Amino acid sequence: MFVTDAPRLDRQVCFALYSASRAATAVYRPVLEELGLTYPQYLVMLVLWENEPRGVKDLGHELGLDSGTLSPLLKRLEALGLVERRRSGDDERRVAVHLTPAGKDLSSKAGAIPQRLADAAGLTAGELEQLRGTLAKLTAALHGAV
Amino acid sequence: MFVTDAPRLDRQVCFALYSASRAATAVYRPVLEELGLTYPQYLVMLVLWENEPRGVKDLGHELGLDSGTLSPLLKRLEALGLVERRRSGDDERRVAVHLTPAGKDLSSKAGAIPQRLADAAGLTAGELEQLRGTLAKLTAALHGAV
DNA sequence: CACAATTCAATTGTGCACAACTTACATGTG
DNA sequence: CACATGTAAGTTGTGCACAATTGAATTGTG
Repeated sequence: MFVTDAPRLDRQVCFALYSASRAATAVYRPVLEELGLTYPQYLVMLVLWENEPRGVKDLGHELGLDSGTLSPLLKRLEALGLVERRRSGDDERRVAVHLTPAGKDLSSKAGAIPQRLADAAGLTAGELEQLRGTLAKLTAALHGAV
Repeated sequence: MFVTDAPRLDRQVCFALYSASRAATAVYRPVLEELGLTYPQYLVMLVLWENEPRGVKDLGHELGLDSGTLSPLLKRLEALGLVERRRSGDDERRVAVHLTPAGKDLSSKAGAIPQRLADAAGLTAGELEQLRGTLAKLTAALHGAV
């Protein structure tokens, strides 16, 4: 009777996490399409809007992504005319990712996005805040659990 | 001053969700590697262990995935010898996904996995339960928000 | 019955994630 | 200085996600 020892899908926090994450990016998708961005590209732009230029390694540290993901993504952002990659003068290994004027301009159009998502979430501000806290705690614990 | 109107990355629930989801599958990865499965493949197996055979559409409904994702994934599970796909007799459009004996056997090895994840999560059972509930509510709201 | 509309699965194409590897550059040590 | 060690970014290969399209089978309607 192999069925009984199988864990139930609907009992799993990880599946809930996986589903919620995909549902959230699905809500982002049409909104970000107006900006011509994917969700990971939007995250990179968020980091750069806070502070630029940034190295690829630095971006990777903020987002938890490696160069295998970021290199082609940044190449696409560069093709869109939103960023520029320049080899650093004092350390030729480093690539500094700069915002172009168009990249900076996009920031203002992106301002309303989080509110649109919050509206779609169907949770109160308090619930959202608590959720964010729990998720942050969970992520930290999971990273430590390797 | 484009910086001021940019939403802060660390304030975003969606990023917390995205990070937590990736961190969770990262913890699953080495555990599932012992079974030769990826996380989405494991999810498909979970559904089949509950009840089989299932059509591709049916699996997609349980997991929120479409045939574009499932068709190649199922082909890989079939190559691993865990499932078998058979065109249904009474409706030639449908493909019934059956477990092989090896696929059924794998269920017992998978039994201990959720506990190993729970241990890594660093949250109490109560917190996990509440998190799962909030995520389910969030996912449902986001799906309705299209 | 004919045929339009629908349904199921597969395919194609794009863009992540991530492991493993490569290349170029920098730095520390003898 | 020579050379081992380390580091930054890029490349390659695999496997999801997902949009859009295709092809085959079924169902609905006149």
